[in-house]
Amino acid sequence: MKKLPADQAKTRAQLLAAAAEVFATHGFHTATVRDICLRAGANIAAVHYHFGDKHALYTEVFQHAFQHALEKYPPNLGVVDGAPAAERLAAFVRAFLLRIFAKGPVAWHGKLMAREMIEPTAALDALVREQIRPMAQQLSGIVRELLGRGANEDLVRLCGMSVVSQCLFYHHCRPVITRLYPKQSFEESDINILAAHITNFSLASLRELARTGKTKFTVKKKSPFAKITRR
Amino acid sequence: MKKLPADQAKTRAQLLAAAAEVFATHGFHTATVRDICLRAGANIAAVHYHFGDKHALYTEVFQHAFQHALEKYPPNLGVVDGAPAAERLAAFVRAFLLRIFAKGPVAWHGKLMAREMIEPTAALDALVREQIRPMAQQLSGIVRELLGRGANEDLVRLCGMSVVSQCLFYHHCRPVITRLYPKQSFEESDINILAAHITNFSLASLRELARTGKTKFTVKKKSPFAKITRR
DNA sequence: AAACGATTGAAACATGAGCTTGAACCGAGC
DNA sequence: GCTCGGTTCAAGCTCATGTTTCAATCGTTT
Repeated sequence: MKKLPADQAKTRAQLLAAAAEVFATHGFHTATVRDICLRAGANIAAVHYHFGDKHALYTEVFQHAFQHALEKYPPNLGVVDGAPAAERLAAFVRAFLLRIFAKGPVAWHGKLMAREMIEPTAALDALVREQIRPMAQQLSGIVRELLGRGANEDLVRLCGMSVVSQCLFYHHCRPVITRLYPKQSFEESDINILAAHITNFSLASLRELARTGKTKFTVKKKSPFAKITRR
Repeated sequence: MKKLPADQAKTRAQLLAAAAEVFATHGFHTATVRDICLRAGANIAAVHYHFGDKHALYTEVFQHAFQHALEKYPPNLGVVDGAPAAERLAAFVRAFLLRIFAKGPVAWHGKLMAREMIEPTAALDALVREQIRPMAQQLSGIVRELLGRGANEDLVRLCGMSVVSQCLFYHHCRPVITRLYPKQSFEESDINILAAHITNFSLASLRELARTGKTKFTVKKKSPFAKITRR
């Protein structure tokens, strides 16, 4: 390294930032290296020099973006582990929504993720292993506590997904929602309303399942018309 | 039309079918006209001749695919309007899941839709207006009935989305789910299990909300930390 | 001050894409 | 039988893109 390390880091960082935006906006294939370099104020050859090729650049961008978003809006949002499960659920939901509806650089991770859902790359495996699985286990812990002791693990898993699904929906289906309900916007005040609804809806369900004792389900796979049946 | 109309229709139909598959698999930009024509057994020029250009072909494919899927799995799945709301909800959920997890040609509409969520085209406006809005109203009717008289319309809308979100999640996040829970598969028996869970979870919530009288919510938008508050 | 080596720059290369072209084909009608 | 017009075909055109090349640059080291 002969030149100032700061200079090298600068070009690299600018490329990463520009690439995140361009990849998030246009997708991997439609994004052009020329566009990225133009925005980064770098030469076309810089991508090859610093990252090897376009795909290697994408991989770094994807991992970097997700990690950055998780740091800004951690899944517990400052609520301590000892807090009541309902509070921890509310924090989890609100953090999730704030994260995927963030503006600026933080927003890119959601768009990159959405594209990754359609065409997964090798980068997704590492992300699930290192970032998503811990979040899933954290949520499972909250749900398990709300369903009460003896709740079946399959049910815990399914209910966790029911919670997350509601959060992701507003992001994933935003084009349909805005066409269906033009009044719906996604400012922070709207996010708080959505978070409150999702928390309420989920808590109501978990409490009712716990109250009526429907927490010990078995998944029967073999029966032709399999249903979740009470044990 | 000098040649047999059947011949013209044949090339057109084969192009549409091939294009649906290729667009669903690769996305609009990555899909190539050459690939589509090869699969359709047609010449490259056929797309220009029959549809004008690549994008016009896509538009026709998208509308055609969604309509076809809705015909195969109608939202009521044969359950009559007079049936109990819980039954109608179960049918709606199961039809939704069967539709988006169908195999073969019916599956393409789900993938096209997922791509449309990331990069909406003009075709989406018409689809929401003509196909999705009626489904949303049908679901709202079911939810309204389950929440009981006097339920706030905002709450009905939000709960409807909570139901749909759970269905879409397994499709949209499949890459993460299969990495997180490798045992999860999506055969018809699995779909029935998921449908049963989503129905149970949603019914439990709607009943609890109705039971505890939390059905008259007002959405306060102005307050800095807006929440859904009981009236 | 000169040489070095990491970095950047401008241009070109190779490839693949959508689209166009003009001829060939082929059934139908005079 | 011959023309006509809708349809198909092979080839090529034009352009954008990822990648490569090699010289220029500039701080550092000797």
